[in-house]
Amino acid sequence: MPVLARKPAPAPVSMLDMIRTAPWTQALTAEQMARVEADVEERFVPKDGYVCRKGEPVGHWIGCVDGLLKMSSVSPDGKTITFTGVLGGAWFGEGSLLKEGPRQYDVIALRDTRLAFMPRTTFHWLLDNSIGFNRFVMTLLNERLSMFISLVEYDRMLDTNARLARCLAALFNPHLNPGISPQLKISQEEIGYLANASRQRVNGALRVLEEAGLVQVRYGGITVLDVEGLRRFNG
DNA sequence: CCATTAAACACCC
DNA sequence: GGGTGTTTAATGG
Repeated sequence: MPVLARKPAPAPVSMLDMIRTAPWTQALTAEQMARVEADVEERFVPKDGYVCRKGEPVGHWIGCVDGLLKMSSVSPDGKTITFTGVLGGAWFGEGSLLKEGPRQYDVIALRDTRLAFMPRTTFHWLLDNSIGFNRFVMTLLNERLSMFISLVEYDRMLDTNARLARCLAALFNPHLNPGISPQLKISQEEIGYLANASRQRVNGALRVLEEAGLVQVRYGGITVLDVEGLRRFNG
């Protein structure tokens, strides 16, 4: 059998479906929607591939149609620092589009991932013409701000279990990852990449969080029982 | 010291 | 074959 054969993924979500059900398109007019659908371009990034890199010019607002991404950066001594994860249905990069200058972080696919690329000009045209879109972007930026405040906080308190809890809480934040369901198929290794922890440390932390009644651990995935509890978890 | 981790291995989906 | 639990040896604050 051919070694390079790749499973013809049953394409559970089409890019257009993903756009049409996205929260930010609900307030758009038919004309605005038509331009969005005409301008957005689908791309595929294989596991371990770069979606975009730190230092590159920012040309697009990017949506994750299907897959899993991590936003990260590499410290001077070569250590990877992950900021957050991006699941199917989520959009990112609005902050980079709203200011001048190159992108400040890497985005890497943890699985084979399909993406939607919206050109910078379309993004700014929506900002100029849709109040609903402005409200959406404002809310998104505010959620990111609160997430990064939380990141600084947990970085200072240095408790791996709490760090993992917040990482999961961010992943299950419906503003940052819309349409997320309480059950998520994600391996403990993938969680480790997102939380900067080893596989067995993730396993240990998940046991603690399960003990606290916040999550349920299953084979190949987790079920989140209490997102707010995860965000507040401490020790 | 203590916590963490990579590597290796054995199970279980 | 991939995900998971566990042990062991190495690492680093």
